[in-house]
Amino acid sequence: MYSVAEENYLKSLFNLANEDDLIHLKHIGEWLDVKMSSVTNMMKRFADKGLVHYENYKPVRLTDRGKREAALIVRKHRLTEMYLVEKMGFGWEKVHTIAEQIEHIHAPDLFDKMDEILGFPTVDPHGSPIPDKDGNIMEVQHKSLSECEIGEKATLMAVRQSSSDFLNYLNVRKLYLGQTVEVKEIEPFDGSMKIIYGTDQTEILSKKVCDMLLVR
Amino acid sequence: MYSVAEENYLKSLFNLANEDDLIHLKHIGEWLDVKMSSVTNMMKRFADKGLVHYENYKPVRLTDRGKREAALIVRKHRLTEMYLVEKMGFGWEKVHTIAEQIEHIHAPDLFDKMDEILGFPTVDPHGSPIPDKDGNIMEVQHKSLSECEIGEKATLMAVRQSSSDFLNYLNVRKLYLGQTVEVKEIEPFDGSMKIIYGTDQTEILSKKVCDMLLVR
DNA sequence: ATATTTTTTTAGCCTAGACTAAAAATAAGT
DNA sequence: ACTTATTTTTAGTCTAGGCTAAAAAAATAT
Ligand SMILES: [Mn+2]
Ligand SMILES: [Mn+2]
Ligand SMILES: [Mn+2]
Ligand SMILES: [Mn+2]
Repeated sequence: MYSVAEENYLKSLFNLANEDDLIHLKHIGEWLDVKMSSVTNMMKRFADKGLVHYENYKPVRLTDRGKREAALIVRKHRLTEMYLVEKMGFGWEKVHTIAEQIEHIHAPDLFDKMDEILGFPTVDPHGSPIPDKDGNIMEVQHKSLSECEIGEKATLMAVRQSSSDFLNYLNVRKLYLGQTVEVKEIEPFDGSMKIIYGTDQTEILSKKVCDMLLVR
Repeated sequence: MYSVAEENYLKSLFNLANEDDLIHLKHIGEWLDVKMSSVTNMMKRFADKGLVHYENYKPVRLTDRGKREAALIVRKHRLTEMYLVEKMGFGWEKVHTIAEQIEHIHAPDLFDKMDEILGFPTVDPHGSPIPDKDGNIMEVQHKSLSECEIGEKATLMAVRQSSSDFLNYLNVRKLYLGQTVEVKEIEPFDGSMKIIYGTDQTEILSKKVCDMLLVR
């Protein structure tokens, strides 16, 4: 059984791991908004508990066990988000902060019930995959809208950020998951895109926004 | 904002207060399963925060503010129990332990939504009143089944305990809230009662059980 | 009234998990 | 290669909230 602090560290490791699975301690501190010394301290304890591979002055890497434990917390987070949106009527921009808390509830029954009531969903409201009960993740590799070319049609599959600021930005423009958009223009200078979608709706999206939108 | 520990202490004070609102520190320690010295320590901090009236060697008493804060946590607990039973299909014997955790979630939106979805219930699945958003409680004074006399008909309104052991005992005998029972016999020696209810169902209930059943 | 038991407080210690400040190691720039 | 900047570690401190053991007060019994 892990403490809330430990679970949040685990989740940050999960979210920060890159292709080669390495995580720089600096980034953990930024992500969790704690000082580096606190991170070092926790990583040493994680190493003792067999949750990470750790050597002095080296970036850290989750063990298989650490990866599984992290994924199980992410599972609770994402099931909760899905439940809040689908069964309680919350907007997708509201649910992340609530799920940040509920993910720490120790009650397998509760999450099994959510899963069942939802019909065993595979993605959360932001398009991220929900790990299964063993902590395995069905990764789907989406490209971002900014990689699309002029004339290309793309369907929104997921968002890279679930900050309410960003989701509200999308809400205002009716850019929901499942929406298909067509790239009309790409401004070479700043990489911004003009897109058209729905009933003749047109928007100009900054490169930053396009990077955050994952499409198929 | 209170910590989980503080909230659990607040709730224990709420639950332990007797007619004159006084609470002996001994009982807090037993209720929360912590040592007396820890209780003393916390009560001094509560006094500083204006949550209790406290004098050395005297039983403690919640301030108005303390009473309100406690009631608001109880509100979250009981709304959660009701939600789990009514909207997620949990048995009334399962929900207390889950609610013990969810009561500590800081998300007014979540509990407002539960309240709304449930249609603003006034009692929880165990018949206890749900405090309103200002922390006011609609106390209904029930008598216990053991106070009834032979021939009397009484309807189960609430239970004094929500331990799963006790609730399972009631489940086995189909003794649910709303059930009307008739007292057939009272054994003078040990106060046990023979009751009849439903379709000719007969049970003999010990004094202890009868004390825990609140009726109208 | 005195002795005994129970309750409460005090004092001191411990762990988790933060922090700051300084030292050490690594990475980047010239 | 040497200098500078960045990252990481170490050492020491702090608070919350537990604990034990001993002292003191209050309650109960004789
Ligand atoms: Mn999220
Ligand atoms: Mn969290
Ligand atoms: Mn309860
Ligand atoms: Mn609790």
